[in-house]
Amino acid sequence: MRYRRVPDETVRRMPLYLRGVRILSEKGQGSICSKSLADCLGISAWQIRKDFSYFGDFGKPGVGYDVAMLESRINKILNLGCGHNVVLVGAGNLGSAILSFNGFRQYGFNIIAAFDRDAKKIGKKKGPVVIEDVSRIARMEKKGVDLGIIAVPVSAAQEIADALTAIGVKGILNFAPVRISVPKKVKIVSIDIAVELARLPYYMVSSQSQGVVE
Amino acid sequence: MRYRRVPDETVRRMPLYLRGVRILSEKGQGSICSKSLADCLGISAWQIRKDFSYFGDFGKPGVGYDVAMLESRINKILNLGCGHNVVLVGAGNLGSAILSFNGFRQYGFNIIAAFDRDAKKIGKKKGPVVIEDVSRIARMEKKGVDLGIIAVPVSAAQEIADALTAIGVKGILNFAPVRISVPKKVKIVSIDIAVELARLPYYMVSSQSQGVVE
DNA sequence: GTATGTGAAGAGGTTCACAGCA
DNA sequence: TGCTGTGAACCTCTTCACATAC
Repeated sequence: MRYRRVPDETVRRMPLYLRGVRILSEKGQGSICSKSLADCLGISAWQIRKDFSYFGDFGKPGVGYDVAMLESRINKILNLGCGHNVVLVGAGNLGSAILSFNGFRQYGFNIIAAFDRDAKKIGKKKGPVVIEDVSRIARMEKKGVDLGIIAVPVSAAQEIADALTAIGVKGILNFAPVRISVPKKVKIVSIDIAVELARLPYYMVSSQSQGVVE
Repeated sequence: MRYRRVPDETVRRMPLYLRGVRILSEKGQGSICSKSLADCLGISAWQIRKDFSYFGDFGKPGVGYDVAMLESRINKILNLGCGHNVVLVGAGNLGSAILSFNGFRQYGFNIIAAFDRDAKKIGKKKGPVVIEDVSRIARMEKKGVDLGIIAVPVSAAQEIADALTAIGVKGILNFAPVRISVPKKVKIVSIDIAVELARLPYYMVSSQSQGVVE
């Protein structure tokens, strides 16, 4: 095992492996091989072994991977498991859905506060929290908030990103369809739902998949 | 301009360019250069010109791109603009948010029906449609449905994907955190919100970004 | 025999440098 | 001069083949 930079694509796949390990774990398997994880996720077995190899030895040749060990190892690599406090900004349709979503818990995320600008929403309980006014984001500074989720309209996204950065958030999951600028130390992952949907029709026309022919 | 396969990454970025063109268009610019689009989206100008080059000549050297032409050109490449009928399955928190979301319209998508398994939801109007029982998906067969959105729990996702495939859907946007299998002619784009959030903590620990050192 | 871990080869994508046109 | 379009160089990531360990 030599020094080696971990590809971004590998980091992107690691949480997926965690998902797969848990699916196979629930089926009662104590040990799995790269092939079964590959089948479960639709990723090649080579790819999985290569990805794991960036972080050291995970399995036993001829046997496979111990499920419990694999899960805790990936959790540690991804810096999950210890638990992370998350705040959400924007309690509209999408924000409300996120507050009611319990899929974050299995990765150790706790949404500890939610904010909105709309006075009509302030004070209402949604999911695990009561909606507060956005002006109160600054009060979260000493609460150990690691991550923020932006689910506000485009026009407010940058301002909210600035407010989240100010309270020391290290990562932002952004649903607003706009580029937001933050200091380099803050990592942004953006999900633009409409843009994702918008690339599907391209593949409906087979001739286009080969581009231009002179 | 020679024959050339269009990279998947290019296709992924094309809808983003459309988003950028519209932002700049609203600012009243009739003509834009690759640099201004690059600044707007956080992508390099070279990358943009290269991506466009796969589809032929878009702009005028020394001048830039005509905004209206660029928009209609990208629309045509992506097979958007002509309008696509979409059905949504799963009217829970996320599904409801999607039904209330109007960001799809600017890409020419119309959600023409929504389905759920929960009897309590059937018959209720949400956004532009009335929720129907999932058993009625089959009736959409001759309605010209191009795309489907899956917002159901993991346990139902594959079954719904099969039902959508059966009515002739050509593409699926899947929010269920599970791999689903469909015929090759059906294109799937998956968004796993928890998995996206789960890779953020990795970047909070700077030492990990270099992997293992022997 | 079976499955991992990894150097090397091969694809795929990005960046560069510059030719060509307005 | 300014900006596009593109071959070539460069880099990253994926796939392969096989040595190694159980």
